[in-house]
Amino acid sequence: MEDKENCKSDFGTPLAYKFTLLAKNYYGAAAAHFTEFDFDKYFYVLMVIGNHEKITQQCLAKYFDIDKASIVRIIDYLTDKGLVIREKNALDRREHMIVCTEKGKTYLPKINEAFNLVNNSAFKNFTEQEQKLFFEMLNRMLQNISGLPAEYYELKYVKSNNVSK
Amino acid sequence: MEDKENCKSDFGTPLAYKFTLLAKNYYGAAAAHFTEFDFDKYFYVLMVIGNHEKITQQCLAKYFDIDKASIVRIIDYLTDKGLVIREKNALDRREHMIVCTEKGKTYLPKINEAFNLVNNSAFKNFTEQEQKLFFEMLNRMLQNISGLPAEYYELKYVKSNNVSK
DNA sequence: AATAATAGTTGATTTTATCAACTATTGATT
DNA sequence: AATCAATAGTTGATAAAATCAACTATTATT
Repeated sequence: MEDKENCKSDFGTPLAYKFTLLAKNYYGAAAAHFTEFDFDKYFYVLMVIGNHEKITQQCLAKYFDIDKASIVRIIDYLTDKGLVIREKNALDRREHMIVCTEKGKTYLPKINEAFNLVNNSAFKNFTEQEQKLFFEMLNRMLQNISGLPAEYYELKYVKSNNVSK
Repeated sequence: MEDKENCKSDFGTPLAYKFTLLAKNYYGAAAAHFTEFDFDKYFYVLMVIGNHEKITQQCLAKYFDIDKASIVRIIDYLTDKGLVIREKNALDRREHMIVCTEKGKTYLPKINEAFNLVNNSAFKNFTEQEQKLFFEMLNRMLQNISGLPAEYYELKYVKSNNVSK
C-alpha cells in the first residue's frame, strides 16, 4: 500500500541505521526469554561455541568481527559462569580451544528456541519464500559490503597438521 | 546456486547477528568517505537534523531509540564542532530546537553522497525491484519486531500549539 | 640458532550507555 | 491562582564495552 511512501523516505537513509534499530529490538526481544538464566550476556556466542566441538578464540574473533582482546573477556565471563572451558590444543599449544561444558549445553536448546521464536515474530506475515529470499539477500549484501565470505570462520579451525601423535 | 546451503546454515541464526555485522561493515565503509572532515562521528544524526528545519532532542532520541541523556552528549559534540545550535522554542520553552548551522549544511551533500555510494555497493547486483523489496521487507520487519510504527518521529514535532503569540 | 609470526593475555585508556537526581517549564486539577 | 503532575533537557556518577599497545608462550621460517 504505502510501500512507495516508505521507499521514498528511505532514499538516502543509510541502511545501517535500520540494521542497528533491528538488532537492538531483536536483542531486546530475545533477552526477555533469558531472564531466568544465571548469565545475562553472550547467548549467541555460547551457541556458536556449542555448535562446534571446539573452537579457538581467533575464530570467534573473526566470526563476530571483534578484537581478540574482547573475546578474551567474553570467554572469561562465560568461564566464570561455568558455561565453557579453555583447553590447550595439543597440536598447537598456542591455541586455547573453547569447549562448551555440560552446564553450557543445557542452555543451548532454550537459546535456540528463543532465537527461533524471535525470528518467527520478525518474519510475521512473511511467506516461506520471502524468508528465504530475505536471508539470501542479507548474505549477498554481506558479501558485497565486507571482504570475507560469510562462512569464512567455518573453514578455519580444521587445522591440517599431519602430526603422528 | 548455493542459496539452500546458505539458508540451511542460517537456520537458528539470530537475525541480529547479521544485522550487527552489516551495520559494522557499513559504517566502516562510510567512514572512509569522511576522513577529511573535522568531526568523526554522528554523521547520520547531523543528516537527520539537516533534513529538518529544526528538531527537538526528544525526537532524535525516539528516532534513534537511545536515551535522551545520550542525545545531550551527541548534540554537545556537534555544537562543539559548530555543526548545529540549540534554540529555545518560543512556543514551549522547555524544548530546545536543534538547528543545523551553515557550516553543518556544507557537509550534508557529502554525507548524503557517501551513504548513497555505500548503499549502492551494498546493493551491488540487486535489481531495482530487489532493492525496493528489500527496503520494504526491512520496514515490515521493523514494525513486526518493535512496538512503534517506523515513522513515529516524523509525526512528532509538529506541535499544534494555538498560541496567539 | 635467530627471527618472524601467531594465539592469547593483560593493563591502561577511552568511549559509550545507563540511571537517578535535578532544573525549568508547561499542563491539568481543584 | 495554587498545587501537582508531566515533559524537555541537563548533569554527575557509575558501569559496560571497545581499543590499543605491550607482553608471554609457542610455532613457523630462514
